[in-house]
Amino acid sequence: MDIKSLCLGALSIGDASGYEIKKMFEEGPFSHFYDAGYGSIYPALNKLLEDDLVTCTEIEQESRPAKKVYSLTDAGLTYLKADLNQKPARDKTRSESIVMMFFGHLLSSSHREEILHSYIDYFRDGCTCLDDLDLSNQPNGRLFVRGLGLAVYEAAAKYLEENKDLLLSDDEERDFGDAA
Amino acid sequence: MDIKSLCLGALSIGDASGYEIKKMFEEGPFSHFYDAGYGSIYPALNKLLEDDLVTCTEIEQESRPAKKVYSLTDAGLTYLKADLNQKPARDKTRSESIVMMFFGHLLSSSHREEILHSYIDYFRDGCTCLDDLDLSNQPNGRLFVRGLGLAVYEAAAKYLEENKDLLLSDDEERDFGDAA
DNA sequence: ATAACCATGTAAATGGTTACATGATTAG
DNA sequence: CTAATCATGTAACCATTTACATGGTTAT
Repeated sequence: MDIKSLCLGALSIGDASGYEIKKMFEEGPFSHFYDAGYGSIYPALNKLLEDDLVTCTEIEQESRPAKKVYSLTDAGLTYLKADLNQKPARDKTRSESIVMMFFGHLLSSSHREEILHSYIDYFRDGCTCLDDLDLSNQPNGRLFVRGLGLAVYEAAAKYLEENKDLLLSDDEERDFGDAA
Repeated sequence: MDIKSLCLGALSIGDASGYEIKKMFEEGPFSHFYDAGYGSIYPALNKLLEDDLVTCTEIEQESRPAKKVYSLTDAGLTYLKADLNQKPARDKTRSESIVMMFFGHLLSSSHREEILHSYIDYFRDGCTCLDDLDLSNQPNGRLFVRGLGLAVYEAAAKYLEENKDLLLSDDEERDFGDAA
């Protein structure tokens, strides 16, 4: 599964432009489990167009640049379903914030504090984003997944708040006898 | 921050071979926030060696293949600290399981159930892994990060268990008027 | 016997990020 | 007047994954 499939998925919700799809990853319903930038979305849409998995209509707008709105074709939906029914790969996570907290004793205390607070904000903002989604009259999967995101973000924010002293109390240059 | 830095971090805990570093990502203390395979670890170690950020000693073993044990140099530790004191990039997550649950109404109900249960197992196993880590007499950052991982995994497993009916009740071919 | 574990590595391919390129409109 | 939003795209670069290559030992 790659960004092409995620674009097909996005279009299964409704017709959209590349710009609009990007927002689904940034602050929309995909924000907590996948991400993609323009540099991968636009090429993906062009490949999908070549393969007739989507169609494209250029729409002129008043006082806005024209936009290209993409729609899923029958072949596109078939392809998407087939991909969705495969065995999922393991989750891939990569958190530099956590790496830094893990090696907190190698950080300046100001940096350590900065990391921690930004990370709390990150989870709080994520919760707001998910709360603001309008999922009325949508399939249960979407509600379920939003709920999972909220549960995880809330648990993370709560843990960080409640245990922050543990991290901040690490002495900067204490020797733990590692690498001995 | 890339795998080179994570290898330096791993070696700041203690001398290790590429094989042993891999285990730190797989089932060790890094498992819930970063991952790497042999194909990235071995080349990373060789680059670090070229740059004198690590040294290498080949150790013969009885009835085991010889292993190359790497150690952090002073330059390596300096490099690691500098990297750790940068501004962290945003978290990157990529979960195919969640994608599939999000589009649950496009899945066969057996696949939907399979995804859900495997995902619960994944979090349970993750908890076991983190519980089994021996972090006695280690810097607080490592305890703190393990605790965060546990909090998040437990919250995820709990949510999935308690709300599974919401996901499983999605009708396979119901029409939600999307893409209209 | 068979699978899992120990142990290292490379080459090719994939896939994604970053920087670049452009430009009008609107809100503060 | 400045920043943000709307809107699309490419090219070069980078990092990582996958498949390949090898082979002995230990536990079931």
